[in-house]
Amino acid sequence: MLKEERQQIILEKLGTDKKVTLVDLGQMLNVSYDSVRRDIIELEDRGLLKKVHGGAIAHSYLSIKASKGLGIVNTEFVTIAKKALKLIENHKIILMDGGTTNFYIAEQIPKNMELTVVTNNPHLATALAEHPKVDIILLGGSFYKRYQITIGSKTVQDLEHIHADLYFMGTNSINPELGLAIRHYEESLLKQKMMSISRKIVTCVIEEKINREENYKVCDFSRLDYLITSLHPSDSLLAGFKNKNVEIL
Amino acid sequence: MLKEERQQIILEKLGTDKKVTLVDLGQMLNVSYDSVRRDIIELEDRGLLKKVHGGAIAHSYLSIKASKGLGIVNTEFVTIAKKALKLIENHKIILMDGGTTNFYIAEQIPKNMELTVVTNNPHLATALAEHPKVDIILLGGSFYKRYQITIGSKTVQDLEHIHADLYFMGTNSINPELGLAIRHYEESLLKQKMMSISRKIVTCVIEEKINREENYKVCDFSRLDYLITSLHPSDSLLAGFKNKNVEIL
DNA sequence: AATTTTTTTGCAAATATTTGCAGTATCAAT
DNA sequence: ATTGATACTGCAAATATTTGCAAAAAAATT
Repeated sequence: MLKEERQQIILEKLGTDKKVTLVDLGQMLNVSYDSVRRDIIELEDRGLLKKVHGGAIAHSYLSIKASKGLGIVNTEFVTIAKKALKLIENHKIILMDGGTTNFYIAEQIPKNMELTVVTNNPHLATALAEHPKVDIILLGGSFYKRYQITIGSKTVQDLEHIHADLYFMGTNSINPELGLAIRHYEESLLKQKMMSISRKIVTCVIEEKINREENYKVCDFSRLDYLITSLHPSDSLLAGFKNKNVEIL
Repeated sequence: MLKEERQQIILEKLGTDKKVTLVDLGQMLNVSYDSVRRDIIELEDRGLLKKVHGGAIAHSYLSIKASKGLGIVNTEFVTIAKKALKLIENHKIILMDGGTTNFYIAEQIPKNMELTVVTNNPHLATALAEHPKVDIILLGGSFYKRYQITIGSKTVQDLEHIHADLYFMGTNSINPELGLAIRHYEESLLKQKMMSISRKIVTCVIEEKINREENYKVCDFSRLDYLITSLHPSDSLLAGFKNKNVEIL
């Protein structure tokens, strides 16, 4: 069996199941665990999926685009996007970085809204190309293939002369004590810069990211202005996040 | 058995199976492994399939862009890309702007090449994500939806500190008297900046753009270092482009 | 028809890629 | 803290690729 064939099958399976485990794939494809693992790494480097412990999950942008056509909707995203859109007002400057949730929200912005969206995520830029009244500023820099965003000092520098009204910050984890943290050092610095040039900061997280821990801290929880989840604000999972400075939506 | 006959069979098998292995083909066609491999190489040169380690896969199988963008593989692009790749050397800094031709060339860069590619075309950046050894610098700026590139003074400014070895300049028209010209004013200024920071300039044009006229001049023809078309350099269509400064490939 | 030229083919040595394994490190869940 | 599962590293074997070369086949020329 050809390597490319295998990888194609992995992507197809991922398309239907949304997640795969390395052990299953190894048995299914009749190759060693290691080969599958190496395939997954390659595919992740191309930005086609996201590697997780024990397997892989469908990659953000691609799967959203694909699932849209199939009529499959993730209700968690829908709930979050609805709440998020309430914060977006005409003629504002919106800053959005990478991440599935932000991508989904951007797609849900009404077509007649007049906005400027600043982003380091090329996929988000092309998705917003269908919004005629949205001006898009794409931040330059080194293109980080895994997360499909631009990062680095150039990206930080690009932000120097921008002042945003609202920053939609993506995050990998949010935790009452440890704050917000992600997996990539350089990106955490970029997020800090993005925070510093934004009037208000909002982060939208899906349930599984709540109370997780990641390596590189971006900021304390109290630094946020809004927290959006798919849960009701009074949900017990959010109990630790009560803070007079942060509005939970 | 004739070579053409064999190749026809290979394509048919590829049409049904979407993939073939060299060993299978060798047995099936009763010729040596080497002959089959040479067939595969020829077919790849004609853009009819994609060669991979151990065999070949149908072209559309891999590339989504082929189905949405370029449609059926255009041999003109294949010819141009082959010539273009001769100019690309390891460890060089390549500057590429928008346009279908550049996109196609980028996709054809060998997977093991070590390069830095600077571009204002996000699609090109994501396409190059499949090249593990290619560093990608994405230029920031205003995202121009129609051409799906970044333009504007920010993009020009980003180029200030970059010096490229080779600039693949896309163009809408090339004309012996009028030079190279495109349809968008701001973009023409950007191209002039790109020229100024590049050691060598090459433009790759498909036949239909030769001798056309467009509104915004980028530069004189003699400003180029190389001109690449799908035609033979001595073709009569290129008669007006004889110039001792410009090498026609 | 014979001869030259060109193309095609198969082979072998050198090089490169892919794969599975074993040992070790790390993770995550009790 | 322990433990079973998962991940990473380096290595060696198997497999593929590239290149140049010479024999064979086909095409073109005399």
